[in-house]
Amino acid sequence: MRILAFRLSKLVEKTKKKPIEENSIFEEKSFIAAEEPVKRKQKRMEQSLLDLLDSPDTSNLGCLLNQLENSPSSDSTLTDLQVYQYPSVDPVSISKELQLPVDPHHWDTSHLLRWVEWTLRQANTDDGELWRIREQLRLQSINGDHLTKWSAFEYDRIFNYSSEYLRQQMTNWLQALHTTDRYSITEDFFLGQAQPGYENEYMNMNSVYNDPIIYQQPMTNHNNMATGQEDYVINYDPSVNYQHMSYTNQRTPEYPPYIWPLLDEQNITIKREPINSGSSDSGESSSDDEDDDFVPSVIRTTRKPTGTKRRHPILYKFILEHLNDPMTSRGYVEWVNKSEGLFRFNSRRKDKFAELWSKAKGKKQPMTYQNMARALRNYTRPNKRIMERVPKKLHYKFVPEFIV
DNA sequence: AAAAAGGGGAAGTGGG
DNA sequence: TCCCACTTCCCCTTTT
Repeated sequence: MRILAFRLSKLVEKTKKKPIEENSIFEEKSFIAAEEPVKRKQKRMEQSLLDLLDSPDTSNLGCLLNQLENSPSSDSTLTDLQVYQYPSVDPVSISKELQLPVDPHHWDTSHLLRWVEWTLRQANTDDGELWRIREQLRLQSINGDHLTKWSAFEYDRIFNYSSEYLRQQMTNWLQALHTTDRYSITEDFFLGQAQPGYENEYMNMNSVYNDPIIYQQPMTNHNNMATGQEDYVINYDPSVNYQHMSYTNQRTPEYPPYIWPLLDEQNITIKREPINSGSSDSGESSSDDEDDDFVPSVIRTTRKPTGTKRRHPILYKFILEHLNDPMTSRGYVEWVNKSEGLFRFNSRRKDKFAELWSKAKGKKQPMTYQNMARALRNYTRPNKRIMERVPKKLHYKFVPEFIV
């Protein structure tokens, strides 16, 4: 999925530069109307690429990529989709090569520039884009510490089309650091904190990733969805309609407790298994699994659906769940100021979030942000008093009683 | 100036 | 049958 992400982001970059070709793989998508302004076409194309990425049904893309992987360069209309692999990250050797502290928390702007340029050059990013990013970083005096704490929102804002890739590479870097034998790194290069203290680095972060407990599987155990191999087993009771289950922030204890600021739910593969059945069974119905991406991971827990059951998902609670759990938020919503109840939607992903919501409600038709926003506006009505109006785009605010 | 987002009335929907 | 919590549609206003 991450490879897909990168390939697509490269495609998006290309569409920025050259006019849309007749022969492109998007030809059959009817969204390119002849009279549409070019800029708008590109926007829509970009959005549809984001959608493709998030789509629970990646068969379109999967087919394309399978073709490419099995018979490279056989189809001339698909030449844009070259097979990119995320370069593997070895912080120790890269930091030596680039003369950077191995810990990104210690990077100043020039260190950061060096890393960004090097990383993007690895990805064949063109000079124009590099120049733009360089200026952005300099103007806003951004350092490595920022990059370790930023959410997808901030990455999007600064890096635009390269954000997804850079964020992933930073995650990989930090992850590699985390699994590196600390004794093989000199003190100069590494924070070298004692095991429990290391967590404190991330506890006071002013971002959506400020949750003290985030569970993530180790990088080395990542398996490809396509291979059918999965890592962690989450108990799943097939007799339960999870759609109507209470959402909960309860986390599954069998996940190793990693403290990690940058993470992407897409990295996590989940296996369903009936409760009380010890053995994992490979003969699962595949149709059942296709919706996996759309079931918030918060409800895929071992908790049995007993006790307080909510029959229908409630919009503001659904939002709160996402706000409070970066595992599921995936850059759709984030707190701007949690103590004030202020939060915002990601403008590039707001419709996707609305779609997630409609999925949680069990609707067949995906919802638009506009419709969801209408529902949100109802919350500000005097007889509701769940939210207050905020005179800023994509921003909303819970009244104090509703901040969890 | 144009596009994106905000806003809200009003009618509709589906479960309880 | 009514109520609730949206959902859909539509059209106007404000912001960027």
